[in-house]
Amino acid sequence: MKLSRYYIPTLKEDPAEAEVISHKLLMRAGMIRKLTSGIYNYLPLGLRSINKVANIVREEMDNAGALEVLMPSVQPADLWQETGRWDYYGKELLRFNDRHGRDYCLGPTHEEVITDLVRGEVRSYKQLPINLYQVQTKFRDEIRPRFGLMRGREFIMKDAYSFDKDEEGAEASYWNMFEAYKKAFSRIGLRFKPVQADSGAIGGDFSHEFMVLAETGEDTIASCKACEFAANLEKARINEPEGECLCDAECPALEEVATPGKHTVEEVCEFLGVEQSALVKTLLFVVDGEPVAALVRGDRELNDAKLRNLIGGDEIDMADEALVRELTGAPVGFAGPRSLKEGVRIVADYELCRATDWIAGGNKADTHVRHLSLGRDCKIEQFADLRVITESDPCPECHGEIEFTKGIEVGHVFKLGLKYSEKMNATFLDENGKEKPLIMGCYGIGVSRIVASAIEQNNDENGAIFPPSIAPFEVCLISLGGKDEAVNARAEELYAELKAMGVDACYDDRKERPGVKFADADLIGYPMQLVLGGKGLKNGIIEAKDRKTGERIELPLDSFSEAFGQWRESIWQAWGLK
RNA sequence: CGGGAUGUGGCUCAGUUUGGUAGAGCGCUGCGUUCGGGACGCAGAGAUCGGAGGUUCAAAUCCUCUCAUCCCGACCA
Repeated sequence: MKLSRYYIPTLKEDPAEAEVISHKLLMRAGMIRKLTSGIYNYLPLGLRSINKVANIVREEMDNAGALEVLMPSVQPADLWQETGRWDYYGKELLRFNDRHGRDYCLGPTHEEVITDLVRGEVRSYKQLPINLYQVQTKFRDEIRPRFGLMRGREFIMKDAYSFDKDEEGAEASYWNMFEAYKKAFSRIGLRFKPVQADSGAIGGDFSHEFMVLAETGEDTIASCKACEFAANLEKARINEPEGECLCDAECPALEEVATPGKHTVEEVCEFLGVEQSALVKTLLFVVDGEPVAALVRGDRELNDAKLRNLIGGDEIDMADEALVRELTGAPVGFAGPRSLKEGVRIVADYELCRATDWIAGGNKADTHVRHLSLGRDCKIEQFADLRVITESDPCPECHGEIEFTKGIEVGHVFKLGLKYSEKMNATFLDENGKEKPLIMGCYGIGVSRIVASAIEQNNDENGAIFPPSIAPFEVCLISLGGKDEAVNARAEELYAELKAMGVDACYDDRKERPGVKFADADLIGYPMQLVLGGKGLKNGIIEAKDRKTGERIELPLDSFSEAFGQWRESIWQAWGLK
């Protein structure tokens, strides 16, 4: 591609609206432009990168035996009503009506559509397993879109759905996708890590997220320094601590203490002169409409995903002020496990049964209690793993040391089980002629988000640095000829040679000064630059620059193809590719 | 939805406090010089100051309403 005929509107300054580096650089490199909040135009350069990611993903999906389809982005409400998600999905689902007043939505995901498609076609176990995927534009009306392509409302996603006849098959399909994802992300050239994830409201037995490791990631990963364990913070489990239960151990008589106006853990501890770990923190939630009290130690953080899973609910909300008053008889800040309103389920973190003589809220304004014994004074329904893991907790697999890192979620694999097939009556006949629901799995990759995360992971003060596999162009050939037609003519030949070699190259033949071409090439982040100038031509050499290391070497013009081929090979290898 | 901020040429911003002829840099067009790390000179084009209403002799500037965008929080297969 000759850049004199191409469209790359680069910007010298950071756009005011961009906060994170990938957003700034995607804008500045002329790869995207915003249409409206969370919705972007993909310009020629940006689209090339997206397509490269999508094609690698396609190849790995095809290799894994999945079949590409393309489903509509407009979906009828009745399918969503069948699964109950029309009500459950909430405002993130963009809904609208057609001219007849019928309800539709813009697809944020395609479980309903794919299940509907398959139930009409797949009737026999002989047709199973089957895995269908698509690369498509999704729409989720995020409350707060931000960070450019990182969290847009409209975005490009690859989503795959597997259908199996039995558990064994479903599990095989799951791990098949898991392996395909590892291959795809490796080929894309990202530093990533698969981590255990909470399967959330979608249910299912297990789930992994694929995280691109980057400082600016929105997710926190807890991983073990000693073994392979890695999990999303909300999933990372904590084993029941050693030692015996001390709930019924001896404890002085309960007494009330006045704590006027002290409603945070910090205030109460300071006021009473005790450590935060001496307190029981009582948090009130509503899980699927039912009030639940969750207890963790004062210095700990409750993990609401764990609570939701323990209770077995779909939806979990903090109790509002009015409900807190109703359940505790006190304003917010004085809730305690003793003397809560009848019927409130009380669950507690494991840690709390390994000690006694607690301080807790008194369920009375400006009052706490001390010498609280959970066994004697409270009705705890269950002790369980409820708190958020910390870096000082041991690894749940091997007791090794845990460390936190930041990541960007670019892929997610789920075992769905029967959730959709049962509700939508998607069945097949097994070997015995018996009707059974299909066992499903779903597998997503955020294609447009990958382009952003590649930049988050690879950039410097001059711009982006793309892995060669997904760069908009693998190499940029820059002619510094100006009016020197001999240089331009030679550059033209080299460009033809590159094309003949099957190299994905662009040729900067613009009538621009050298500095402009260098700056643009660095900004856009082509992993390789080739620079031909007058002196070089005279000496029979062309300069080759590795964008990642900044290293420049000279390649001989008379054996250019061979020399370039070797250099290119070394660049790909340095990226851990090929 | 709650809190905060911002809307002025294509982009980044000044001007708003104290009402009085709409500015700069970058980008763009033309001519000339220049040409290995975002050149220089000259000449130009381009803005009803987010929108509506109001106050005033006079509004980018003051008032009311509204829309949009961004940040923090809640949300998020």
